[in-house]
This record gives sequence, structure tokens and C-alpha cells, in this order.
Amino acid sequence: NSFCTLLAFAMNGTIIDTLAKVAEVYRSNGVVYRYKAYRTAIDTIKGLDFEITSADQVKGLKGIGKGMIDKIAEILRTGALQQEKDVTSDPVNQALRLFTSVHGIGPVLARQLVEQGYRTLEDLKAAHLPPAARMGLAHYEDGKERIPFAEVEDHLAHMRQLMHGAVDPALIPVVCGSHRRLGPTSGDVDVLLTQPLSHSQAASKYVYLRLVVKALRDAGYVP
DNA sequence: GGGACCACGCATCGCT
DNA sequence: AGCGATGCGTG
DNA sequence: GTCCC
Repeated sequence: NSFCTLLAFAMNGTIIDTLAKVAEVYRSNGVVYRYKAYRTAIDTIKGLDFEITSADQVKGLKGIGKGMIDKIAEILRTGALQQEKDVTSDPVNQALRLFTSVHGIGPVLARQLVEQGYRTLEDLKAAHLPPAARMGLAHYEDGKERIPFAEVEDHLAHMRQLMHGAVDPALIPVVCGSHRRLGPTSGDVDVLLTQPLSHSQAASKYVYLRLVVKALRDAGYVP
């Protein structure tokens, strides 16, 4: 519950943060399964209702095997994880993490860019980038912006208006994602569009998509 | 030991 | 040009 | 890295 989350047990927090750092490095290097393994272990620790004082306490829990036990033990013993210090201080890893945080740049492209000598987002402006990555870079700061709850409401109202008027009055926009869970802010707005009669109109499968995109485009939502 | 670990759209590649 | 395979990135 | 056959 939020109570536990709020005053997270200090040592658990250290463990979680440390493992998350290492996980992030793996992710930005394209080592997806190892990344996922870390995430699983992290989620398990996040769910604990007690503070870890000995690695044995989490032995056997989901996603925690020998490797994680050893890392947790080291963190408990020394207050930190040497592996974490090593990987995060490496300049190449730092660049990889930075680049892969750009929408449209994954581990492979990031690696190529680093090999070409690029290190900062400023550098990337001069790089040859695929359209998607170019777009991600141009909107990098904006993409990190959070959307206040009230603003999401405005977007939804606008959306309903658009769907009703320009597409099909029967279309029902359903909110999903963080906003539906009443989060104070959202990173994006997830909307599911349903049409009660669509089951009997299989042939019109793609029609709505085009209409919806056009409506959003005319409204200035999409370029 | 050794393989699975999410599914899918889009771009690109190699082959015919 | 057409098609499956592969690589890459995303939610 | 962890899990499972």
C-alpha cells in the first residue's frame, strides 16, 4: 500500500536503486533478458513488507536466485555494489543510457552512434539519424514532460468531441493507463476506442483508423 | 546442462 | 516487384 | 539472471 511505499525501508530502497542502475545498463546494452531478470527481482523487493537485514530473508522469492542473493549480500555488507559503480561510471555506458532514452533509439543504434564518437544529445543533432530517432531527439525535453490530471481530462473531452463530430457519434473513447488509475499526472494519454456495432461491419476494419487519424491531424494532435 | 523469457509493426535485407 | 527473414524498437 | 524441463 501507499503507506509502505511512502516510507520505504531504507535498506530496501538502496538495494532497489542499485539493482535498477545495473538493470538500466543492461537494457541500454540490449541485454534484454538479464534486464528483465533484474526487473523481476526489483519488483519482488518493492513488494516486501519488511526491511531486509539479511540476504537469506529473500532467498527463494520470485526472481531471486544465487546471483541476486550475492549482490544483495554485498550491498548489505558494504553499503554498495562494486559492479554498479563500475558499469555506471563507464563513459560508454553513460552515453548508451542517454541515447537509448531518446524515443526511436534502441541499443543497436545507440551503440553505432557511440562508436561514431557521439557522446551527448547535442552531438546527435549533427548525426545521421533515422526519421523516428530524429523526431525523438527533437522532442526529447517535451517527451519527458508530465501531463496534469486536469489536462488529460481536457484532452479526453476534446477527443470525445472530435470522435462524435468528425468520425462516428457511436464511437466510445475509454480511458486506460495511469489516468484511469487516478494518477495525479500521466506520461501519456491512453485511449481505447470502441464501436458497439463494429462486430457486424468487419469490412470496415480500417476505415476508422484513417478517419480517427485524420480527425486528430486536423485538430493538430498529429503532424 | 540448456533453452525460454511477449507480441507485433515497420524498415531493411537478401533472394528469386 | 514480390516475399519471407531478420533486425530494431516500442508499449 | 532466473526458472523450468
